Amino acid sequence: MPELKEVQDNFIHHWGTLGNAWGVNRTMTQIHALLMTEKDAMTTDQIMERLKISRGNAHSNVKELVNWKIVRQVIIPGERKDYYTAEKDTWKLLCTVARERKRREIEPTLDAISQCLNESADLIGADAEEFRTQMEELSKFLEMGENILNRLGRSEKSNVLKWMLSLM
Amino acid sequence: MPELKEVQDNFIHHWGTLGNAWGVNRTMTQIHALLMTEKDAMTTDQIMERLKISRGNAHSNVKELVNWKIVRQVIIPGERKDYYTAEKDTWKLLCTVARERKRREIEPTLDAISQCLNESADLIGADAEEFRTQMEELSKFLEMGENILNRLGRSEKSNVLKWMLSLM
DNA sequence: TTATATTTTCAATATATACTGAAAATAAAA
DNA sequence: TTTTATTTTCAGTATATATTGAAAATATAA
Repeated sequence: MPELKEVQDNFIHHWGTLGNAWGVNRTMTQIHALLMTEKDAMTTDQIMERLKISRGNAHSNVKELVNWKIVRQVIIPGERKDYYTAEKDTWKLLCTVARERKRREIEPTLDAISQCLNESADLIGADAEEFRTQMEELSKFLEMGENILNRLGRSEKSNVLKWMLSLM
Repeated sequence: MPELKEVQDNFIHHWGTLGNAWGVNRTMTQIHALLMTEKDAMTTDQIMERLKISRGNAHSNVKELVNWKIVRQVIIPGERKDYYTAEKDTWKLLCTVARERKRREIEPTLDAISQCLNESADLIGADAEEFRTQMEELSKFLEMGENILNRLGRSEKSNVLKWMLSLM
């Protein structure tokens, strides 16, 4: 029978691969997987030791996770070192990631599309027409996505579950 | 007033950046942006010329887009070269990407989590307990996501729009 | 069949990204 | 204050990923 550590390593590995496929640094996702499945908050040294990574690497990725608001610093009275722990509620994790991605990527893209629409507004010809149609369609679509993410982010988990059930 | 080409270049650039943030090769996303906003299907040579990229690069990324089922080959009678065009319906694009990502990334991750649950089933102690709880929560969550994606992928656009409106 | 057009492959190379480790900065204790 | 612990930075390096371009393979026409 495998030790807990080994099973956890397996999870960390797969979670890292998943994050990687979605454009997230592998180490960052692995630290997240570790903190998410670890009962207690951990120090940078413990993370370094456990994942066999350097201090700089551990440090910058923990900070990035904190930026993304899916890991938070925990103050432990009497301890000098900083401790970190991850959000364990999967629903909150999804909301946070959705909100951050919207802010960082969807909104700038919508701005760009909006600019493309403006700049192509007066161009004539079938090509320009086609281009504008596509921009409009994309714009409507992304705005709807934004809207839904906003609503989801503000909703309670239980309400969303109910709503999902209604869909099925 | 800018030329259509310039506006389109702007869009291609931003779409590339967005794709990059989501773990997709920049060239691949740019070819997609080009084909999506271009009225007619294009040859590899036209894509190379337009995006100033090499034949090998254009070739492999077009093939990858075809693999992802968001670009398709178009046969033009009397023409020897292969022509390619992108799905212009944003809804279908989303469904296709969601389906592919589910198949390629979510399913393997679910398998891994399932394995973690099995392997940790008999481990005792608070740590193991915590770990299992987390695995179960993640598993339930991803399965629900899968379920929703399946339903969305099978639904008609108009139905989904209605359903989204009901949410708002 | 041979000649020509087109696609595909892939070794070499370039580029982007991630990581290390040690030094500098900062914070806390003595 | 000085000493020690801890965090942060970042130049140098390593690694992963993307790209080129030319040669090989394949398909079509003559």
